Amino acid sequence: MDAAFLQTLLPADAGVRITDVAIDPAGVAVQLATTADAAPCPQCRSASTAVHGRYRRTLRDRPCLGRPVRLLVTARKFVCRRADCPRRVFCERLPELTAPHAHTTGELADAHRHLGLALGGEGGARLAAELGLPTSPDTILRRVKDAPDEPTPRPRYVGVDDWATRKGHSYGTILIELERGTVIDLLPGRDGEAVKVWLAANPQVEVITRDR
DNA sequence: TTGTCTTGCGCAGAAAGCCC
DNA sequence: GGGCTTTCTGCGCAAGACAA
Repeated sequence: MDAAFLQTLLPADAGVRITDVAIDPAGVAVQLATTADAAPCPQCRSASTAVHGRYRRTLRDRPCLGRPVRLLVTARKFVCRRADCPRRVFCERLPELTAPHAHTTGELADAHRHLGLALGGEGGARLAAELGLPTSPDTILRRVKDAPDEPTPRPRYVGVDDWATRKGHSYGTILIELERGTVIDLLPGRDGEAVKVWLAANPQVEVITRDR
């Protein structure tokens, strides 16, 4: 596969260039090198050009032509020159490519998150394996939980039901927004007192139904 | 009984610090 | 700047709980 062609598939501001591409029994291995002259210290944000050393990162990415893709990144460590910064040495970040400590690219993490939102943990993991981006149900669920919360409009139509944290022992009250079918709150107890307080704080509610 | 989610734990790899 | 060690974090496995 042509490295120059593959370079066009990377975001222009990814901060890396492809140095080699190889196909082996494990899939496609893409060698990457970082390109920035300086990197900001994650602690004090001051830029440093003092390279301390290099290290290798391996990132799993979305498959190419049905083959698993590994990004083998040669990243650098920098020295933070600020005397008042507690961080002495830091690794350069690749925010357009991946998160700190991550083992996968942001693209692959997004794909896993979408599968989790659509199918849940187990189902998402099964389809992910079929699509060539295998992972565990745990990781699918983590991706969904880590996703930023979208702002929700204040509910107008609400369903009220009870639910058990431990059957026969302790119960609570669950509130469902009927327009979107999503859980909006969990309240302690099921005697109606907590619901009364919640409704007082949400005067925009127009319709309440029993059960979900 | 089956399928799914939650929780806890351990391993592997990334990041940081230190020495030369 | 290289190499090693330590610490931190992501990820997967296993067990248990729960709902259908």
